[in-house]
Amino acid sequence: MEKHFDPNSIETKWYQTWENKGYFKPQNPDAAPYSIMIPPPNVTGSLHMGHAFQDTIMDTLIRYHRMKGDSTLWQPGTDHAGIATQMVVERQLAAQGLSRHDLGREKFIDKIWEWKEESGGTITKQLRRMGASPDWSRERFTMDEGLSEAVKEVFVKLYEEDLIYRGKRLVNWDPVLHTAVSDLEVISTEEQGSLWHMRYPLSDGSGHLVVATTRPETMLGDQAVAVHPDDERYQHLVGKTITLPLVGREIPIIADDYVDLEFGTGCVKITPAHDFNDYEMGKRHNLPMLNILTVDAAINDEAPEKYQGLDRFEARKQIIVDLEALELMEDIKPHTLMVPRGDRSHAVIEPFLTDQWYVAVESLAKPAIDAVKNGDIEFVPKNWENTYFEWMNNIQDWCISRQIWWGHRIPAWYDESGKVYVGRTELEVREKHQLSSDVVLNQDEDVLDTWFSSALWTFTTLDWPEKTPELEKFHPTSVLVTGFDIIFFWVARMIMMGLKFTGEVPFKQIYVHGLVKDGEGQKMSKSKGNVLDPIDLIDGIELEDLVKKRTYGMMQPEKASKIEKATRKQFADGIPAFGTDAIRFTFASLASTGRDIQFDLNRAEGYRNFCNKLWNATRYVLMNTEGYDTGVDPKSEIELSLADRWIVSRLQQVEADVAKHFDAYRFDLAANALYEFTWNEYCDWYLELAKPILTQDSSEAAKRGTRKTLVRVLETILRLLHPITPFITEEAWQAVAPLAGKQGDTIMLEPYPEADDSKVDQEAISELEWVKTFIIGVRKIRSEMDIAPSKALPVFLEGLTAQDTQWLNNNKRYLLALAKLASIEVLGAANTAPESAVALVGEMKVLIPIAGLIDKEAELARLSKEMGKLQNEIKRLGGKLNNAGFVAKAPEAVVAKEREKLAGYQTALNNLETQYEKIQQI
RNA sequence: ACGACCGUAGCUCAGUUGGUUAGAGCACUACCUUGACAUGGUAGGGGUCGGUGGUUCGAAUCCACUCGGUCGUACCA
Repeated sequence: MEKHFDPNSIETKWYQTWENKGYFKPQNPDAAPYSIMIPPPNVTGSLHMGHAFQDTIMDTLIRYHRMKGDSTLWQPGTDHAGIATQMVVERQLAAQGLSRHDLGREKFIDKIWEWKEESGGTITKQLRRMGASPDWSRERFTMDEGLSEAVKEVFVKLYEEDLIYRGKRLVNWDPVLHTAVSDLEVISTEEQGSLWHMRYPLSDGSGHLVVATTRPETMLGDQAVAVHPDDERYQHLVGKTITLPLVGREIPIIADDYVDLEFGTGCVKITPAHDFNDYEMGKRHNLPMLNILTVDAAINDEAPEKYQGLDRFEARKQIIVDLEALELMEDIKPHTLMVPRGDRSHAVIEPFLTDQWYVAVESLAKPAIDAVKNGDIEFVPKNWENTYFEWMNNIQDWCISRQIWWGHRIPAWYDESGKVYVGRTELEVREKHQLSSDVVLNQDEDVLDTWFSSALWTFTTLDWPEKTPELEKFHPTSVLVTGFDIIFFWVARMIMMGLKFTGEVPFKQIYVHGLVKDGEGQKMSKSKGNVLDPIDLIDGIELEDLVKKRTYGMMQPEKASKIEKATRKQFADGIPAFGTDAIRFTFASLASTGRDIQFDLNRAEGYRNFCNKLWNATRYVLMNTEGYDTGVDPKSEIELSLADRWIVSRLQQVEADVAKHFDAYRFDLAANALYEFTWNEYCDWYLELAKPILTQDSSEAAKRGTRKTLVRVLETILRLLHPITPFITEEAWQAVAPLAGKQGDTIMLEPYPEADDSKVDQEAISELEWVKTFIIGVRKIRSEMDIAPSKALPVFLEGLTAQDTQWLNNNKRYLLALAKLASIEVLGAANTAPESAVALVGEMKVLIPIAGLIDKEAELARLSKEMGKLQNEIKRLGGKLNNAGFVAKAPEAVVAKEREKLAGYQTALNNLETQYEKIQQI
């Protein structure tokens, strides 16, 4: 292996090999299936950090299960993302001074397909750089022919069951995009506005009413004034009429208990065609639905001529002026209100009366709720179930038609009288309804909501409605990995559609991860200019390029200079290249349950260092094993040292922990367990303990045993780490595996390590703990007494138990080497120790003669610090054990443990006290 | 307004049914270029676990209230 770890050079090499050899396809056809459908990214550009995080989690799960031997499928694909993608391409056209209407529908859609190819290409390239291992041969797009057929099939079936219907209703209308949007696509935020108090004169001239409104311009469409039936102020007026100012229409005063007596004046103007509540009231009272707006939200010709053609906000100004002139504006009060805006266009959404297609969701929602209630589908973490139920219990019919061009055209045709026919094709419609060829049919111009096709994703990607073997095998999928932000948009609808059309849940578990935020905890967004491209963390990026990238093609160019400044400050030196493995490890280590993650570059740096550490450890192992006998031949004689038996024991425990954590979706704990074992145990202790055996005069069997352990434990570590860090582990494994007696072509398809309890040697663990305590004790004195690390020290031992004596004899070479000792001498009863600093190993004292090495005061200070700690503990434990309640009520084992601890501390304290006095007397 | 989640070292985060002296990484201090690694080694400093009250022999952990933050849902024209 190369001396320096260079992620870039190994990543592309291995990815191509894996893909070319078909390792990503499901292996082991007879094994249990494991499948994940990728949440299809929108073809609106490129993947962001959220995707990278999500994809890391999925790939880790997929690689883990693939290695476990499951027949594993990761299904890739992308989403056409109707409105979002259409907007991207429209913006591109706008830059050339063109609109989609200049091109016409067909040409415009061709343009989007071109863009789809480009964006889709970027996305799949990014996924490859991330090391993702989906079965690329099965890649799908929501507007593929097959998926489009399935969409029609679903639409027709739902229509035939009366679960899809068409109706004129009030919808959320986006006046910029000229389309209806669903409730979910409307984001309401608090904005400052006013509450206008307007006088409406009674038609009989006996006075006036005052209505309060936040939207004066809608008065042009007013059909009534409503008061509460119990409102004594107005009761006598109910049934009378007022004459609508500026318009002259006579409209009734009605009573409805929807009206809040306390709010405003207690009189509400009712505009059934422009407000959802008024719409309901209008239906209750049979009021006319008068639409006064155009699709652009300008005033239409139902209004007095003066206002026609004015934008709604212009009209508002004019109406206010006109009412003031007529002295009908009684008051204007500042008022905060919730303003609904489109999540894509950010335009103020208008309730608008149009013909739209709807899915009647009530009957679909019931089984979907039950599936989660009865445990067929499980949310991880569980608390998201509340959110799910809350929405599902109040679910509204789903408006699925969109007045845009990019998407699945609604499979409905109209004849000249406007009669609608639904079918898979025009031909089918004609046959079914026996329409002769001279009947002119026009297909509905609208397309379906993007989420309609993504709701079918788990089974249409497996070629439903065809009954393919893949559908049979991989559906229901094992787990859905997704963000909480699309539980309603997507997850809930997949459950409803999955149950309806396959009779199965679409997935058994839903792993809900958090949002990726920047280092300051801010949500990453293009407009904030704090987005990071995962590829830039992998390859690194110069400051100038990063600035350019962040400020290019902004929707609000005025923000550019601010973003540039912030970027220059935060990344003064650009971003260094961390490599894919380090980035993946960072994501894994931050993937705690459900909480948002703040992406911290410092952590990425730490994990890059971890990769480097692993790289160098591998080089060291190879140095000591390549060309040597590593005990591959089962007949060769092997002698295992304490360190060998210890590291193998610890390895079993780590294997068990990692499996447990992966199975519980605790990637952070799995990553930490592996980090800690690899660095703190394997590198820091085991490699050091192996050195004396390999370099000193040991038996060939002992050396062989250590070489075998070195290489086999490393080989196992590589397999354990592979789901998280695929590249470095493959590169290292290729070199290490043969020395460990492994023959496979790739680590990807090797079995995932499993713990073997019979290999856990508790004795070895205890004994090695003793060795470590001994060594650490000496190192502490060395450091605190300022003794040069290079100076070999003589030590004397006192107060050895039989166990100490045995372990000492076993492990002298470790102690000498790792504590850098010149000699170890056990003091007999007759001998007295010279003046020494002391470290305690249980009851045994390790004495380091201080003559000429240490100063008295420093040692006294060190001892009193140690003694202070012990005294505190003894006091605390003494109090606890003197508490009658504790002794009486706590479990016996707990009490015994505390007693034991107290005794231990007491002995240690006594030893230190003796030592303290001795030193003092010098 | 309701609901969910969060608040632990300067920073980013662990802490599984209450029971070692509350842990890790980064940052910090000191010493060390020792033959895998200075992207390193060894040792060290640093937290009364947001606050108050309660339950308990025992609370970072359970309960109540409270403060602060994030998000979601529903909102009165």
